[in-house]
Amino acid sequence: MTLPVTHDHDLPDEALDRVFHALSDRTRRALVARLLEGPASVKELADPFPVTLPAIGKHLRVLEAAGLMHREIRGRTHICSLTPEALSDAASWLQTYRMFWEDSLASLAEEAERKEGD
Amino acid sequence: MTLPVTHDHDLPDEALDRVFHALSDRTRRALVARLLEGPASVKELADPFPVTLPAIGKHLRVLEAAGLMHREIRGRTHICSLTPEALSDAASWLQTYRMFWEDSLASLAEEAERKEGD
DNA sequence: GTAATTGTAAACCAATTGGTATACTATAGC
DNA sequence: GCTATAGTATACCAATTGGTTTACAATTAC
Repeated sequence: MTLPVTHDHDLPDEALDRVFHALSDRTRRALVARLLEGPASVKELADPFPVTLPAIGKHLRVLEAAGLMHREIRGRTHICSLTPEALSDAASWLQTYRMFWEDSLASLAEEAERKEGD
Repeated sequence: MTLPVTHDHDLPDEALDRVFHALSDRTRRALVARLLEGPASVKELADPFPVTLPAIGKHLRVLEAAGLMHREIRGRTHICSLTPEALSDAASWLQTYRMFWEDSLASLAEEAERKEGD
């Protein structure tokens, strides 16, 4: 069993910039959340949002440039799908801090429990 | 043992906006990385960067507003420290997608291995 | 007290952002 | 062929961004 679950092609700053920036907009996060349920056309993606189609088109290009999404053009419709690698990169970066915050949160919890015991 | 390792105070969109935006700048990520090694003054934090002190001051305020950092003012120096909760929130959001990308990456790995076997 | 140090505040700048409206291209349906 | 549909391109807008410089406040050192 040598599944490369942690792929550590070291992520250049620019890529990480793009991924975190892409995720910093709630509309784009919602688009990602929608795509998690399966591929969809631009129109389908745009429908639930109170913004125009060109606006969604821009968001999708941002997600695409960040490597979070890709599209397959079939006729006049563009079928959008999630791409796993980029999200994984962001998670990898945050992973670095996991030990720190787990320790910190554990301390906080301990302290809270101690106080509750009073 | 009931350590609340996964604290799921549901993160409002605004908070997540701020966290991801804060992390979307490489200078701010570097500041976070530095703070991981321990608390530091604004001056100490600014020194390695080729930008002015006010610029770093702004970055620190962005990190602070995102809840990633806090400061203790002692005399004329501000001692900055990492705050674990906000980073954890971002990680939680990404965690939602973990199953997706692990499955996807596993498929890719499988396919690669199969091809290598040819 | 005077000077150096630590940091913020304010004003400014060019570039980017998220949005719009309009115009356009290309495919699909009748 | 005509019309509706799916989507992009372009031009524009107000707001935000990351940076600067200059000025200022407050603490520390001598």
